[in-house]
Parts: sequence; C-alpha cells; structure tokens
Amino acid sequence: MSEPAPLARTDHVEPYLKGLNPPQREAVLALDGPVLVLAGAGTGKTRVLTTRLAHLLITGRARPWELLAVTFTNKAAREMKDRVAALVGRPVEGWWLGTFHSLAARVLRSHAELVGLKPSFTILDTDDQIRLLKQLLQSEQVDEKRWPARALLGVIERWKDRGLAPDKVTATEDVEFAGGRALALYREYQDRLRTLNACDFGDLLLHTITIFTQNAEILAQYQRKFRYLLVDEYQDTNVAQYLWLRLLAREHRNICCVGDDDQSIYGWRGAEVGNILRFERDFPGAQVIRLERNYRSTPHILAAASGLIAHNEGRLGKTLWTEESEGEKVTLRGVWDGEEEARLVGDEIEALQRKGVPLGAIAVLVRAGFQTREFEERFITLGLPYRVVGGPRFYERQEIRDALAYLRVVQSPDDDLAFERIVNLPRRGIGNATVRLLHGVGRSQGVPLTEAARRLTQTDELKPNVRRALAGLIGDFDRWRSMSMGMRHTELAETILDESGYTMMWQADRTPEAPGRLENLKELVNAMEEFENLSGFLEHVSLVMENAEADSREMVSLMTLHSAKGLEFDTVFLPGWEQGLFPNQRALEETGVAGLEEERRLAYVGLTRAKRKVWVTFAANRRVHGLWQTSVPSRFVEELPREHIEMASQQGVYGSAPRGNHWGPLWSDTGPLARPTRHRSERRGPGAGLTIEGEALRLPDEPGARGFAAGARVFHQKFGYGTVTASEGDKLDIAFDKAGSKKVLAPFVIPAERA
DNA sequence: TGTTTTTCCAAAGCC
DNA sequence: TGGAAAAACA
Repeated sequence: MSEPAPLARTDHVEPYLKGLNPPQREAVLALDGPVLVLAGAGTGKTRVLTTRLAHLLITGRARPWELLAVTFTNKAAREMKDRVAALVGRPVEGWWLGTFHSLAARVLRSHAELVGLKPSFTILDTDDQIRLLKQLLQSEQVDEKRWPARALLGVIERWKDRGLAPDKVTATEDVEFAGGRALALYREYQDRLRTLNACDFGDLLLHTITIFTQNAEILAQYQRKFRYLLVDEYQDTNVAQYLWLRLLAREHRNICCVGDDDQSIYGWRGAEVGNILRFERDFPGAQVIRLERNYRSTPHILAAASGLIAHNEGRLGKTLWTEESEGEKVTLRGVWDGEEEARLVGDEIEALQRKGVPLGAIAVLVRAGFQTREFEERFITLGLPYRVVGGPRFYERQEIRDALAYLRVVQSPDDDLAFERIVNLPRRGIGNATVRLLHGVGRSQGVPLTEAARRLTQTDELKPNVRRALAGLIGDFDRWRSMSMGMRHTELAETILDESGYTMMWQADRTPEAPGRLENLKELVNAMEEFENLSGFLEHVSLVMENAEADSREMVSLMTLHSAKGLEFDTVFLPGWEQGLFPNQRALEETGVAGLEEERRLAYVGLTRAKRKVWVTFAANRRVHGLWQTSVPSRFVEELPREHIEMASQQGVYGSAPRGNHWGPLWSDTGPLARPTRHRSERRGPGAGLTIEGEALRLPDEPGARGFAAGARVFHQKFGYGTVTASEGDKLDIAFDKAGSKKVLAPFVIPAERA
C-alpha cells in the first residue's frame, strides 16, 4: 500500500457522508420527490439538513439559486448557513435560505402592488398592531373593557395562521367577539393597514399566497426556480405556511420536510401538528425516514421520555434508542413549597459546581416565565451566576422602539403609528386631545398625521403653545429628512436622538434603568453601522428581532420549556410539575385533550434536553397570584415509567413514602382537576404554625430591624448579602456584594448573621 | 399635563 | 403578590 490514494473519487463515499448512520445517510441522499424526515430529539437533525444542502451543491444537483430552505428562527437560519458553508468550503451565495417571514417578505417586495401595497411597505410588530386595533375599536365604539384589542389581535392572527383573508372567513370560522363583529373589524383592520402601506407578519405569508393564486405566471416563475425545497421544524408550520410551501413545491415536488411530531409545542400560536401527521397524504408517494438513534441522552432519560410521550394518541410513533451505557435514573423529588424547591435546586447546582461541572452545562426549565423569579432570588442569595434566556429582546425595548419610531418617521413621513408613538416623547405638551384632533384632520382630508399636523399648525385651531411645539417637531423632521441625504445614517440617528431631546430625557431620568437605556441607544447606533442605509437597517429590524446572546459559559441557564427547544444541557432541572401549573390549567380548559397532549410534548421536550441527568420536582404548596394553594403532583409524574425513576420525596410532604404509583392522598387524576383548594395566606405561608416532619419552619417574623449602623452586615431576600454604608431613619444605603449599591428600607433586610 | 390611586389580571412567544 | 394600565386627582 504505497499509495492509499486519498483523492481517488471512484467508489469512494463523499467525506461529508462518512460520519452519518444509515437512516441519516438515506435522508441526505433521497433527493427526488417528497421526503419526510422524522427526526427525534437528539438524532442529528441539523446535521442531516446541512449535509443534504451541501450534497445538493457539491454534486451539482442544484445551483444555489435553485434552493429554498426555510427555518422558523433567524438563529436556525444562521446556523444552517454557517454549517453548510463549512461543509462546502465557502459561503454560499444566491440561495433562498431564511425564515418563512423573511422569504415571504422578499417575494412580497417584488410584487407588492398586486395586493395594494407599495414596495416600501413597513412591517408592523405587536405594539403597532395593538395601537392600530385600539384606534379601530374606539372608532367602532366597541367596549374595550369587554373586548380588548389583544383578544381581537389573537382572533385575527389565528385567521391569518389558517390562511384566511377576510373574504375567506366563513360563518363556521367566525368567532364570538363584540357581538359578531370580528370579521367586520378584521376587514377594517386590513383596510387600515393598506392605507398605512403596512402589513403584519401574518400578511407576509397571506399576501404572497394571494399573489401566487391570482397570478399564475408569477407562481410558475417561482415554481420553476425552486427545484429543491427544504423545511426545518415542519411540525411547527401553520396552515398558511403549509399552503405557501405546497404552492411552491408543485412543479418539481422535491420537498424535504424535517420535524418531530412529538416536539410540536406551538399549537397555541397556530401551528398545526396535522401538517406533519398528514404529510404522506398531502404529498403522495412521499418517503418517510425515521431518525431514531439518539446521540444525546442516557438510556434512562430516553426511556423516561419515551414512556411519557407514549401516553399521547395523535403521533406518528418513533422509538428512540442509544448505544450509551447506563447513566443515572431521573430523580423525582417532592418538596414542601416553591421556596424549598428553589433551595433544593440551588444546593444541587452548587454540589455539581463543586464537582467541576461548568455552570453553562446546567439549566432550569420552567413552564411559565414567572416561575423563574423564585430561582433567581435563590441564586442571587447563593451568589450563583445565572442568566434568564428569553427576556425582552433588544428591538422590543421601549427606548429602542422609540428611537426606531423617529427613524421611521424620517424614512416615511406617512408612518402614522411611529409618529404617534413619539409625537409627545419627550413631553412637548402635545397631549391626547391634540392627537385626536390630528386624527380627525388626517381622516377627513385623507392625509397622514404628519401632513395633518403641518396643516393644523397653519391655522389658529391650536393653542399657541401646542401650535409652537407641533410646528417645531414638524420642522425638525423636515430638517432631519433633508440632512439624511448627505449624511451617514448612523450620524443621522445620533443627531435625531440628540436634537429631539430624547437622549436628554433619559439623562434627566433618575430611575435605575435610565443608564442602561442610554447604553442601549448607543448600541442601536452601533448596530446600524453594519447596514448600507437606513431602509436596509429598518427592514432588518422588523424581521430580525433578536437579542445578542450573552456569553453563557459560566452561568446557569434559566428559561421556559418553550425557549429550551433545540438546546441541550448536561443536567436539567424541571421544577413545578404540579397539576394546574404543568399541565397548565388554561391549556386544558381551552383545548382539552389536544391541550393536554401538547403539554405532554412540552414535558417530553424538557426531558430530552438532558444529556446526563434530570431532576423533576414538585411542591405541595405554592403561592399563585398571592394566594397559597395546595397542589397535586402533575399527572406527568405518574406517567414517568417507574423503573427509570428514583423517587426521593421528603418524609412528611406527601404523607408517607409513595405506595404503588401514588404519591399520597392528594393525588387525583380525574382529568382537568378541580381548582386547587385555596386558603388565605397566614403571613408566612401554608406551614405557619404547623410542625411539618422533616422540615424546619422558617423563623417567625423578624422584629422590625431598628438601627442598622454603617458597616453592619445585612442580608436581603433579593439582593443577598451586603454592608450598610449609610443610614437615615429606616432608609439604608447598602453596598451589596453581588447586586451593587441600593437604597433599601430597613424592614427588608435582616442582620447577616441571622440569615 | 403630570402624578397618585385604583383596578385588573395572571401561558407559552417565533417572525 | 406585583406589575401594568386606567381612572381619579391636582
């Protein structure tokens, strides 16, 4: 063997196919006709997707512009882009890879006039939508108390999710709202959007579908173009997305959808599990390839997850397996209340930390956002670094949206929603009454608000002060607009923020958030650097609302189960497995069995995030909306197969040790549970006054802490330990070890030695 | 218009 | 309980 001929092509498997297992390879190579890849959790889905794309390009089966690859998030799109580039050896140019919405926006920009929009249309976000709907409800005299704008938005979005333009909504799809006026309001909303030359996210898809169905030649052009379609997370598609794909795939029929019906957790926002369940019927002759070999978790974790999800009826069915050797069982633990749960999790994390496990490999996954609070408090106390994933995103922050509104008005003077947002921000004395007047003039003369304002300032209708303020603002906008020609857009932004007084407004603000907001404004200008011009930047903002990921290596991750999808961690804590909380009461009430199954899939997603160890906990008592209630372990607890579970309930919490598969007398499984018993808080929680076996009760109320002198060490529930630097009466200035300096009232701290 | 008080409400959150 | 929004007040 003098020449192993590493470069020989013949009978040689392409290097990028080498590490794939047989079904994975099959999924990469099945290029012709419809293919459904059922990819279980941790089975190498992304690898298959990216390899398939690379394969198409490397073999020359497709040229980049013949590829359409759709994801749900920008993050997924970016990851796919990077990984394919790595496989191909260079960045790929000219293909259509992106989110449903960004791709649809691209189509819509080219043909906007066919649905009555100008190509420069703006894309509204939720804030704008709500503002618009509120105006609508007001002018239609609908009682906003009984019929909030938010609810109407929900109705409209569900219609759009199902691909229903106003003229397609039939009586059976109508919804009880404001005495049967939902559809009329929907129509009116669409009219106003058109007047504003705007559309919402749902419209991006809906309008393109309209364009495709009404213009055969345009559709045909795209159909011919896209020879290969690839769809990620197919189980999350809604009807509109499905229709959109089906239209585009009709010519070549080379559509490959990847997904996992067991991880469909977005039904509440219009996702249709039915799409994936129906795939073989929708695309006759489809191949179905199952990826079942799991590379992530230990057998116990997989078995626990599989046993749980087996309780669902509506699923295609997969059996995950692994070659991993035995690991630890899933630990199940019942505790007295939420506080103890947080303490337990905190202690276990510290134990892991001592063993050298990096904090970034640990996550606490909760059902609902508010549940993070208790853990945050505990982690602060312990000085445990953590991050909450999925907080308000950068472009959703108030100050950013305000700044963007200024830019939007400069860019397009007829952006009424943006103008309204900042017309009195900072305060200029242009109040509600004036804005209403502007609307009146605008409506009656058929002009946008800025023009209405201009005309109004030329009359005597306004009080001199208001008139001056409004004229000043209009003049400012005119000036900024003319400057925008000869100036870099970043510089323009700085000028606007400065001259409008917006920056000064936050500089004058003494609240603790103000400095952060000023920072964010600077960051916004930085972010603009990357773009050619203002309109390019604004388009990016409306489609890519996301947060810069903070470096997570040294922090515990705290997030909802929803935001954990697609991630993995060594150790996962799943707290709050109680009836009503998880499965969530409202999910059960609103959608019954379907809701329960979706909750169960959520539990499944949670379990399968873990590589090595899962802790499931539930509390016997929990404070919900300020009231203590006793709670019952989640039915999912009982659905975990016993042989893969290690029960470590505390004595006394649920009577004696569990007998059979029950955790004591509180257990009940009569479907959606009756509301848990509520009892008024007795200051200190449910245990006050009782002695609970094995559980040391908290100290009775601290006596009002009088006289903390400077230098005293104190402890605060939220901020942890600190040293008093000054005191005046019961107002203390405290330098906290972790949380910085704060002003705190004495009753909120206790001497450190008693904590 | 700006500030204080009252009231209301409570799931998940992609683009 | 606690935060946001609306209503009442100055």
